[in-house]
Amino acid sequence: MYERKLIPNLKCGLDLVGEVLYGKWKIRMLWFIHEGNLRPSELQRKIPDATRRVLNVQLKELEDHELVTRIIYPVMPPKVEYRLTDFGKTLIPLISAIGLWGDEHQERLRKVIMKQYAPSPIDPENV
Amino acid sequence: MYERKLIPNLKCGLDLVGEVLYGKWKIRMLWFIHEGNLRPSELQRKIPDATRRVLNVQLKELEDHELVTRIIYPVMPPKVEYRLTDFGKTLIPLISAIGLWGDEHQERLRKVIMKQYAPSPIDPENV
DNA sequence: GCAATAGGGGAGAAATTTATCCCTATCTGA
DNA sequence: TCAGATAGGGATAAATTTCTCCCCTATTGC
Repeated sequence: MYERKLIPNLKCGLDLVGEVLYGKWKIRMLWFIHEGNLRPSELQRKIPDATRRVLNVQLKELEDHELVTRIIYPVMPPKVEYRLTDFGKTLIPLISAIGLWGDEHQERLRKVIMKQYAPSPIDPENV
Repeated sequence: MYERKLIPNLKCGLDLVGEVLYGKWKIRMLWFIHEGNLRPSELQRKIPDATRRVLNVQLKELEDHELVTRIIYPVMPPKVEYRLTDFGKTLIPLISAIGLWGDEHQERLRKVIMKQYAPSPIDPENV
């Protein structure tokens, strides 16, 4: 496993939040778990762009940070569920607000984000 | 400059927000600008852990994403100010809420984050 | 026996992000 | 004249994150 070489600074609230939520899929996983997609395979289906591996890694971190719990059912084939802890649940209103902001400003965001990938006035499919 | 090879997916609000706020110092810079630290040198003093370079790079991205504007005063020595755009200002309540959550749960967050760096029961300063 | 399903993990490569180092320009003050 | 402040950029290295590939467990169905 990768081991960090630089220790993060944790001066203010924003620094702390960054440490636990900075990860490409973490916020989305918390959200999907909140919505009831508890099993790893469900999360994967919800987030097909991420590989199984990263999701596992990030779920492990969320667990270490006490935002979710991992429940293992001793059955075969294996069944596992991730659930938000009470602590994790306190994040939901924030995530919800962030998502709403993104939805509200969807068009504008899409426009400014796509600017940087712009240089394709001609659709390659049509060439 | 680095050019991305993979195009991001922008399916939902959270994806979009991620694209514009994902960057180690972006949220903090928006916050400090909001607090009135408008000049690059002020921001640097506020965020001494980041190098001048990254701050410049990330400010440029915030500008491209229309969250801040760059105002250049044609004086010497140079003077530049970054200000939140109206669009950028709509993020402030969210950032504020995130920061507050972090502050409220400070102790717990610090504890769970430090677990991973734990193996130093002895303070190196005292050896 | 073999494939599929369900959940994981390690090694190493690739992508991405940050950090380091060095350079430009002008003005002020010692 | 030289140091320092102010703002910024390019090249390259290092750190970090994510992806790819391959492997393991055990059961059910064919």
